[in-house]
Order: sequence, then C-alpha cells, then structure tokens
Amino acid sequence: MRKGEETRTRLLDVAEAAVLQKGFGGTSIEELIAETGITKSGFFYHFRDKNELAKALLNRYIENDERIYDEIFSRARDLVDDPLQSFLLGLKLLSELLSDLPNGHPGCLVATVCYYERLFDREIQETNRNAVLAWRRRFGRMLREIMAIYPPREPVNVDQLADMVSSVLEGGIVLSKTLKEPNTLAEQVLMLRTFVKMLFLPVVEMPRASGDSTFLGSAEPH
Amino acid sequence: MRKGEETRTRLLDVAEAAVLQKGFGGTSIEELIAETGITKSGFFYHFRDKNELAKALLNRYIENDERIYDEIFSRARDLVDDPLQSFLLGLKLLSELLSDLPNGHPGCLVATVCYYERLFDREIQETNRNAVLAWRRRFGRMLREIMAIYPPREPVNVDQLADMVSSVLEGGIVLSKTLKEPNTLAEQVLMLRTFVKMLFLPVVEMPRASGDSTFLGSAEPH
DNA sequence: CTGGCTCCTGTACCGGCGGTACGGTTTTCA
DNA sequence: TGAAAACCGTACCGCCGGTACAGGAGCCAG
Repeated sequence: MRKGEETRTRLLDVAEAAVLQKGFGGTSIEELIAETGITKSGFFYHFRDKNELAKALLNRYIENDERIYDEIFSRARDLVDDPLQSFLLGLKLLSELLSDLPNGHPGCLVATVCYYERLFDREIQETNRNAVLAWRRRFGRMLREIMAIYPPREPVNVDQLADMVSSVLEGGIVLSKTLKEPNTLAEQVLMLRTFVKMLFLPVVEMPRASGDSTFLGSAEPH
Repeated sequence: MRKGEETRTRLLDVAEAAVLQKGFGGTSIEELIAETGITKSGFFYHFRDKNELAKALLNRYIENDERIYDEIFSRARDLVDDPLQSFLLGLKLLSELLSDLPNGHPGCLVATVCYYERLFDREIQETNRNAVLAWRRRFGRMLREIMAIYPPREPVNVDQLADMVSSVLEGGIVLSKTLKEPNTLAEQVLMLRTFVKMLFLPVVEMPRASGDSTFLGSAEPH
C-alpha cells in the first residue's frame, strides 16, 4: 500500500511534467516508465490505460489547484476583514506566488484537456467542466460579498466577472509560456487586480502631487 | 498548380479542425488523408513530415487571425474617429463576431502549439512567439493613441494592458470550450471592454435615473 | 511458518501510425 | 505535345499503445 502509492505518485509527477510540455498525445507511456524506472507491466498495474492516467492526473491537478486557492484567499481573509480589500490582497498574493515560480508556470492541465476533448471520454470532459464551474463559484462567492457592500461603477454580471479571473489566469499562462516571459502571468493578474479595484473602489479625488506616476503613459517605444 | 493548391488547402482545413479538437499528437496522418480523400503518398508530396504540416497550419492560422483583426479594427476606425471610442467599438464588433460563430470558437492554434512546445522545432516556437508579440504591438499601438488623449485613471503599463486583450481572448476560448458555453468568450471580450472603458473614460456624475448600459459612453474627452 | 495480498518484472505478441523509398500514372498548363 | 506538377500503389521499418499471462519479491495476519 505505502510503496504502491509512492510509485504511483512518482509516475504522476513525471507524467504531469511531460503532458504539460508535449500534450497527452505527444507523451508516450514508454518514456514515462523509462524516467520513473519501472516496466510497462508496472505502469499497467497502476493504470488500466492512458485514459485512466489522464483521469488521475487531472483530478490530482484540480485538487491541488483548489487547495492553493483555498490557502491564498483564506489567508487574505485572515489578514483583512473587508471583502474587497481581502480579494485584492488575495490577487496580490497570487501574483507573488506566480512570479516566484522559478521557470514560470508549467501550464494548466485543464487547458490541456480542453484542447484534447475528442481524445477522452465524457467523464474527463465533465470533470474539466466542473473544475471551471468551481472556479466560477469560488470567485463569484467572493465577488458577491464585495457587491453587497460596494456598488460596481459599471453594471457587470457576477458570473462573467468571476470567469474573468479564470480567463486572465488561463490566458496569462498561454502568453507566459509562448513568450517565454515567466513574469507576464503575474503581471496579468495584477492587471486584473487593477480592474477589480477600479470597478468597486469609490473614486477619490487625489491631489495631483506626488510622483507615483511611474508607468503612466510612458512605455518603451517600438 | 491550381489543383495542388486546392488539395493542399483542403488538407489544411481538415487538419486544422482535427488538431483543434485532438491536438497534434492526437491527430493521425492516416485520418487526415482518409477525410481529404488522398493517399499517404499524396500527403507526403505536400508536406515533408508532420512538423511541416504544423508549420503551414500555424502560419495560415496566424495570417488569417491578423486579417480578421485588421478588418475589424480598421472598420471601427472608419466609423469612429476618436481612438478610444474606435477601440471600444472594435471590441464590440469582435464580441459580436465571436458570438455569431455557430458552434463557438473552434480553438486557437497558438494556444495548441504553446501546450506542445517540446514536440516542435525552434522555428515553430519562434513563429508562435512572434504572433503573440504582434498582438502586443497591435493592441499596444491603439492603446498608445488612446493614452495620448485620455489619461488612465490608474497607472498601467501599455504592453501589459495590450497583453490583457490577448489573455482574455485566449482564456475566454479555453473557458468557452471547456464549459461548452459558446457565448462565454464574447462575454469576456465585453468584460474587457468595460475595463478599458472604465480605465480611460472620465468619471461622469450621472443622475441615477434610467437604464445605464449605453455602449458608447457619451462623455467628451477630458 | 505459511499463505495470501500487494507490487511489481519479463516475455511475447498485435495492430496502428509516422515515416521512407521508389516506381508508375494521370492531370495541367505552357 | 511534352515536361512538370500532382498525385497513386506497394512494400517496408520501427515505435508505441495495449493485451495476455506467468512468475517473483516483500510484507503482514493468523
């Protein structure tokens, strides 16, 4: 029992890294068992076929993902009481966590599965769909709390705004990976944070004084 | 010459649809030639290997993508003179175009390639990277024009804001496909539009009266 | 100490697929 | 009409996913 779990975990670790770099179709079982150090029979002892490997991989990824969000936003909630400030802090913490990843975000399995729909059975697609719906509920819950206090400056649909968080994360990952700019993802999260801040925080007429206008209109040419 | 191009185009059409549904690794050459109605020899007459098919596929996709953006935003530019209003109109037109797709957006090849990096040579990855950089330049150019007139309400980096457009599009596609909700993508684009609007359009103290949702805000710059 | 369970290894085999090689054939256009 | 373009047919290779099945090492309860 103990030994089996350990091997299985190692196998999943190797598979996850490979799949995020080459996709499911591009990842061969033989390559996984070579790197894990087991035989083909060993692999098929743990997983009936590639589809079941994908299932286990996706479930594990989603669970881990949820855990991370739980930690971040509950910590933000502990530090700040106001729901808006707490959410903004959570986004800040998230962006810090993302920019601390040494080689950038490795990629999102949900997106990988999404671009592989026809290869897997309905169960996996349903799992994937539920993961995205869980994100919608999670961020939606927090946004509803905010909206109960802060009237949004523009009329917005809560679910769509919640989806915006997922969109920016998924899109940011694609950009970050494609550009090979690890920081882009974290920057996008901060940009989203600016959006939320602007949407809910009342306008304050700041005295035009201090020089905090770092980025304002000036970016590199070209 | 003429016939060859036609077959090649049909092959690329079939391949693009298949790749967006199953990824490169999940798409077999044999299945492509079966649907196109040619033989294996015919396939390898047009493309030396799968890598070259991917290259042609990606280049064609990017060109078409650029063409669509050109059309939309130049049309918006023709209709409205103000750079901000023109950009907002462009986003509106884009969202309409996206919600008019009968089966939703089929997927973005740039994202597919991004999740397949290790499978292709550097040339393809470079092509993909340049496509994203072209998006950054495109939206950045328009945003700079806007910023020359409208001071942003919050300090933002132009490139990061330009990337936000790409992020929301890429992320919206993932969400739309995963949720099987074709409209989600268009909604996300409109949400981004709200962001841009809020960021640049001056605050107007509206008398709390009628339904609010006018698309083109009616305020004058500055 | 023994039997049974978990966790594998080893070997053999199948069919599909990417890719190569190469000769032949039809179609197209100058 | 003739050469180039655009294929077709066939045969073959090696990798890979998957199946089948036999067996073995280690551990733990009775």
